[in-house]
Amino acid sequence: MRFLRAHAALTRALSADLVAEHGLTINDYEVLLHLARAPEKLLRRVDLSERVVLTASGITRLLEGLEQAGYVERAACPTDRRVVYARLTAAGEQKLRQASRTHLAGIDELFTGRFSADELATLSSLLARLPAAGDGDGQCAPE
Amino acid sequence: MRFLRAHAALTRALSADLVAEHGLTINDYEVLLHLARAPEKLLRRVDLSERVVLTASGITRLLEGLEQAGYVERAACPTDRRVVYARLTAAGEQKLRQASRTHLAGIDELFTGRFSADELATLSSLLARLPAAGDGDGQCAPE
DNA sequence: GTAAGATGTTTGCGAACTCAAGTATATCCG
DNA sequence: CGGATATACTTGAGTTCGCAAACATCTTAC
Repeated sequence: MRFLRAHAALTRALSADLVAEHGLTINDYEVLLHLARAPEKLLRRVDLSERVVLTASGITRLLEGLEQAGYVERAACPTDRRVVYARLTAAGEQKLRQASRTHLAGIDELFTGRFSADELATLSSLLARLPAAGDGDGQCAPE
Repeated sequence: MRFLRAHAALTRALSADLVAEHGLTINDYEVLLHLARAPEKLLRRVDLSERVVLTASGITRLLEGLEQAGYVERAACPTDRRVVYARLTAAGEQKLRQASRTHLAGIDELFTGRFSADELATLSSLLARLPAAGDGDGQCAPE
């Protein structure tokens, strides 16, 4: 119940920081982050949308922005011509590194810093049970 | 970290249920709920905005909708002519009761049902430390 | 009492999303 | 093969919200 409120406030605060200092939404940031972690630094839009909890169309529009900024680029999939990969560019990688400093600091201040290591572990394991995983790898051939 | 995702998914799911069955946003619902709990069933917009974690303008627009639907009505404050109270109507109260069934069921399914009473208590106390309280009472004279 | 500032609310504009519909491919089944 | 269905993505319309600016009203200080 108060859960909703807590999160809404956190998110907004973190996002505001990122926007102010780097011009990135929290969702932009997360997308860059997922791309950076993905093999070959590319992901299908569908997979991206699952991980960031956004609609397909939401991803399209979000990527529009990141593409214009030059942080990601489009790439075709050799085995399925329907898919349009999003690939992290060098510029995007650098941007992510810069932004991560701000973001991690923010997280620490608002979140991590308020709990002990034990509490964090507890919290994390409890939250992990909620319906919001983030699996799938996003290789080209879905088979 | 995964925290963000967890919540985003939860919120959307709960909100979707409410919208589908009662035409209420999760924010609409929360506003009605806070009004129902307030003495005299009325609150200033400012206070409302704090509790729901929305901007003043957000509240104005949200209330527009609830007013048109007849769930809340405007009321003047006798001691400060700047404030415009939002007061829960009988219709609003009834709507809230109906919606709460759906909503509580949803909460239970997605949230409460996944934890034991102990875990819930732990979780709640941890989350309570985050910057998102909800105090203030909202009487007319701020003094 | 009056100018200066604080507070409560609304409004114009724009950003970020969702939903529904449309297009292009893939896949499956007869 | 050929049509039905499913999947990946894009687009148009509409909603919800924040920010900044505009008002109106209180409050404070001189």
